[in-house]
Amino acid sequence: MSKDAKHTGLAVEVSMEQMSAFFKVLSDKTRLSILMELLDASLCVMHISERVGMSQSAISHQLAILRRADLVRVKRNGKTLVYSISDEHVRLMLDMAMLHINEEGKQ
Amino acid sequence: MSKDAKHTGLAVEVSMEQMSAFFKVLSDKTRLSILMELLDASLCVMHISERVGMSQSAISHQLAILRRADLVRVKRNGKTLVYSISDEHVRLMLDMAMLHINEEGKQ
DNA sequence: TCCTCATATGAATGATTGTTCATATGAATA
DNA sequence: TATTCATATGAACAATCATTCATATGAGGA
Repeated sequence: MSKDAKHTGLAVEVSMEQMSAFFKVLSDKTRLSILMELLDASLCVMHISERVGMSQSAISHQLAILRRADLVRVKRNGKTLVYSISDEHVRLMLDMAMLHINEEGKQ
Repeated sequence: MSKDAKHTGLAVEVSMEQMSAFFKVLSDKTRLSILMELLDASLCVMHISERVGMSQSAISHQLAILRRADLVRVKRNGKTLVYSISDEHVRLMLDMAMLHINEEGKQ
């Protein structure tokens, strides 16, 4: 079962399954914190771990999920793996969410 | 702990808690199906239930969650309660997600 | 080549959440 | 006002998922 974006005229075919999976990735505080840090700068796992304030293991598990969802990319730099945001949709997505939350309850 | 959208220059202050809660609402297949139906037209609970193919109770539970998140609005019409999308962010959000999913794996 | 250090991964557990079933609520209309 | 019908709600259960702990992996530098 799938639905296209008839409203915007976009010729996009996407399943409900894929969409919920995508939003599920964005629905975790730890993963959001990671993304927020990566919006500012590319970082290695250790640094993300420090900034977000969670264990290396926890961060690594979550980065794997972000990778699978194509929200972050990895690049090796010497001994460390440097993670970065993979595309602009993420940024827009987060801003859109912030806008919505900010307007909740108004009017 | 909160973060503002320094990247877009938006003066929005939102907590990680609020953001994850928002995306969590969008991360369920049933709720997404409901929203998709409501993008086409305002509907009463019974009709949503029929179209989505789930029990009245299940739909009602999910509508309550969508209401609390300010994603849908209710209006009484005689004996029935008519639900509709509450604002344009939802539409944009869904389109953005579809775009991202559609571009996954490319390049 | 061997060791080391950064990162990944597997299993286990506690917490969260969606659905069902049963029932309550309450506005509309007869 | 009494009844009915649409919708909401509570409790219970199964399933999903994030974190921890322990350990594996494997590229880099000596």
